[in-house]
Amino acid sequence: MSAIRLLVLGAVRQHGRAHGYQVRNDLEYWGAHEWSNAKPGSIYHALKQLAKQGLLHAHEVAPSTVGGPPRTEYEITDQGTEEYLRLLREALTSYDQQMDVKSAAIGFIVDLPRAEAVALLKERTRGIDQWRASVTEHYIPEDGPEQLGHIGEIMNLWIHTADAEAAWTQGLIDRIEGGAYTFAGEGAPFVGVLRDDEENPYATGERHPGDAR
Amino acid sequence: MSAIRLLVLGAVRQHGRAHGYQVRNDLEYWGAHEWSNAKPGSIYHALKQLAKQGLLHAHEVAPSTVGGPPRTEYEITDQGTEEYLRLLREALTSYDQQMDVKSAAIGFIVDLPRAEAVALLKERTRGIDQWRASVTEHYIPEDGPEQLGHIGEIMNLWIHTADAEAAWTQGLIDRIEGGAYTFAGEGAPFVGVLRDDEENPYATGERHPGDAR
DNA sequence: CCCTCGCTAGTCAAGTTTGACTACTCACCC
DNA sequence: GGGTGAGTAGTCAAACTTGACTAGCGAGGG
Repeated sequence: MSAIRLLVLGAVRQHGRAHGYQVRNDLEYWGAHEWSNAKPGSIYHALKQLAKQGLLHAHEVAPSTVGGPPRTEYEITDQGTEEYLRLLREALTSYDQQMDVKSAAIGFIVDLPRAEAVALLKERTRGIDQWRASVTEHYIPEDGPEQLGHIGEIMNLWIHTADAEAAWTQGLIDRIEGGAYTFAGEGAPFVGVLRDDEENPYATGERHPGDAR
Repeated sequence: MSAIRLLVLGAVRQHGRAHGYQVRNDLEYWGAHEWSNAKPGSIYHALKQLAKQGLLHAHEVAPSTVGGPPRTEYEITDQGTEEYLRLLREALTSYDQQMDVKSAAIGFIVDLPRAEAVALLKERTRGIDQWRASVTEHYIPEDGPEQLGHIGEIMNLWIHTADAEAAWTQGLIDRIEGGAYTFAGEGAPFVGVLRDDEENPYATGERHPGDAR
């Protein structure tokens, strides 16, 4: 699962009605250009694709008010909202170890009711446990792990990663169950979009050491 | 950086001379179909691309001896070996959090001299530290982390992940410095390819719970 | 007044990835 | 003696991603 559809659907949904550049700007505001493959080309492509599939509705709009080419505004459809929630649930549940998907999922987690978020995360820990078990079972040859040589280190990495993620997931579950944050249906939501007149403090284009490429 | 070029170059190199299906089979033997995007199409595409770029040399070969379409055999060129080592070094050094690249890099790490492997991994830990520092610095607003709301959990995830990886990397460094495994120039290397007449114990096509998709 | 710079908004070609599909042979069963 | 199932080897179109490019407007300097 690629993160871009989730990100774009989520961005359009939060905005209510947005054109490509706004989505692009929101994603940059969230730092998504650093931890996901949300490049301009991908964003515009995703918007068109989602519109073609009926998940977004495209309004043809007159030339921009502030210079630049004419722009298309998008709104999420009912079908799109469904797909958005489906993607979000899947991203939270499944252990697929891609940073961008996980980050996006956390960013949107408060769009779900608190109880469901917790349930999905618990499901996630179960998935991690299963994966861990299947790795240790499946890849240890009968004649002892020494047969694997340095290849055993790959297994070791997986186990290590799985454990770290299980621990982190459990911590998040605890915090959410402890009452942290504001979830769907609990009053004024946290809003993470830029208004039209607001400058983007993170849109510096500056890179940090170790950024994913 | 995508893992596929590294995997394909490494596979061809270990084989000496290999056709696409052999590479595909080796990768499956290594479990790469489960933790990387090494699907048939990608493998054949990579082979052609690498050949076009002079990193592999393509031998046109007569129709297969055992049925199936005619096959092309590939050998790695000097340039290809250089690129292979460059990719391997980069994969070991840079903290780019993609499982497939990391796993591939560990699989091939013994192609480097022991001292260099350690040096690269130490460089990696430095990179992780820097990334960690830049995350904590850059994303904590002046008015306290509470302003971030649940978005702070994304940062938390990154920190957690970075710490886990630093710990794992340090463990690996310790084991290598402690004399584990057999590196380049230290005698009979560990061989991870299938001979032509050998069956592949992992080519069952069976999936495990939690597999990355 | 003109020229460049930066911002807005988006397009495009080239490259990559995906998943389904083809075509051929051999072994085996009935 | 024919069918069929498994294995061998690879192709292909469609989708996606990437990075570079375009084109219009306003601000500011000289």
